[in-house]
Amino acid sequence: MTADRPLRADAARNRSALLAAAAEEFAARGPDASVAEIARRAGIGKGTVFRHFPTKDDLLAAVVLDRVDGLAGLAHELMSAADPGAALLEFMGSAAGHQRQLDLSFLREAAGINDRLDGERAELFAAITALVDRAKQAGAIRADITGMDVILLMCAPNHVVSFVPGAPPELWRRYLGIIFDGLRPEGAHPLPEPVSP
Amino acid sequence: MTADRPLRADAARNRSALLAAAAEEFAARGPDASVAEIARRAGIGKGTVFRHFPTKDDLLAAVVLDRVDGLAGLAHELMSAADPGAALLEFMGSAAGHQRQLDLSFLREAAGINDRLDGERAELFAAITALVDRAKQAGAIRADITGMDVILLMCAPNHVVSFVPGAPPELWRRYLGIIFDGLRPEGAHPLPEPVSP
DNA sequence: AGGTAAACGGACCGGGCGGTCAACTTGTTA
DNA sequence: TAACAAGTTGACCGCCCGGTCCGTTTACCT
Repeated sequence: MTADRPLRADAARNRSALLAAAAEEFAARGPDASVAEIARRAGIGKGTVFRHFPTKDDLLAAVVLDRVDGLAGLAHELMSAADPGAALLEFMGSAAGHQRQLDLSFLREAAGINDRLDGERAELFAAITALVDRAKQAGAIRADITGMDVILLMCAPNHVVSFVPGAPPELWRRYLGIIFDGLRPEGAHPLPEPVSP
Repeated sequence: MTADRPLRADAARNRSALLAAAAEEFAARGPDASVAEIARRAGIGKGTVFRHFPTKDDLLAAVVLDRVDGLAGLAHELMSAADPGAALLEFMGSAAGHQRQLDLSFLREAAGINDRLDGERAELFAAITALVDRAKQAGAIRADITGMDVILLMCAPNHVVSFVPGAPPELWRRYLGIIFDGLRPEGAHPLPEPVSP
């Protein structure tokens, strides 16, 4: 559709600086980070931000899209790992830890904003479900866990750690360890009724 | 210090309506809920809100304080329960579930705003730690779990469920079940290095 | 009943937000 | 190198927020 002739050199430079600044700022302040502050951090004018992305939501969607793509790629790679349980744990660790950038709330905030993002997100969810099914078949996690369970739980460590102000940067690993132990079949207790859709 | 003669009847009525409305609105929209909307829900003018609480933060602190008091009372009660493990589980369930009102983020937002709240919060934390220690001594949970771990994890179910739009109201129980299984000694794997302070 | 202080409420204020625009600068191309 | 389109920018707009203020209403006391 769009002719999309190449960006001018300075525009391309500004665009990537903008995306980097936005990723940092959104990670630090959440989705409510101000466009003006992002522009300042990127060293460009506020107007330039809106030239590259017509709306703040579009900028957020672009940042989230990067992350979703990365996670989907990792999920596909890990499908051929030797140990399905370890693969799932590594995936959840990457979701939680990678520069502790982006938690599930971003996926919620960005839903419905951008059609392409919605598609990629569905693909990511499918890849996660496949990873979970493989781990279940290998007996690495209990049989009553669904893909949605993992999607919901995978960023909880990150969220939980965000409450302790001077937290060591790897503290999320502790809570991922605890939560993942809860997914294991060894000491599993029956779960109460409702199942996530 | 304050003479504190009794409130006029209408003022007392408005105050309790305000607190109820604020609790609902903060629960629904988070700490960013607008004062105007809270006032509308309570059926009073915006000016009246600021007559009862000089600042929006003070209103938030009052709402959080109610919740903290309730939880601290429950924690003390449960110290004499027969089964220490079940007592801890019940406590975490109450923290997560009780009209799924208030998660840890409120405790963070409200920190440093109100001296009394800070004190009550410290007391709540101490009570939780005692509950955790008793469960540890009974062998109901693994020995490497701290009070802070439970504080951080206890509202994760609530948070996690908030991402699924049409969630059944009791879905949080599922995730509390998973997380609590991760606290149990039965299938525990060693946890990675950093410990929460 | 009537006087009074307490309580009420909504217009109003300053500030910060997302987003727009027109004047200005700059990379590109022939 | 000249000319033009693409890109940049910061002042500006409307909106909503927390918080203030003062004219009005209302519960209480005697």
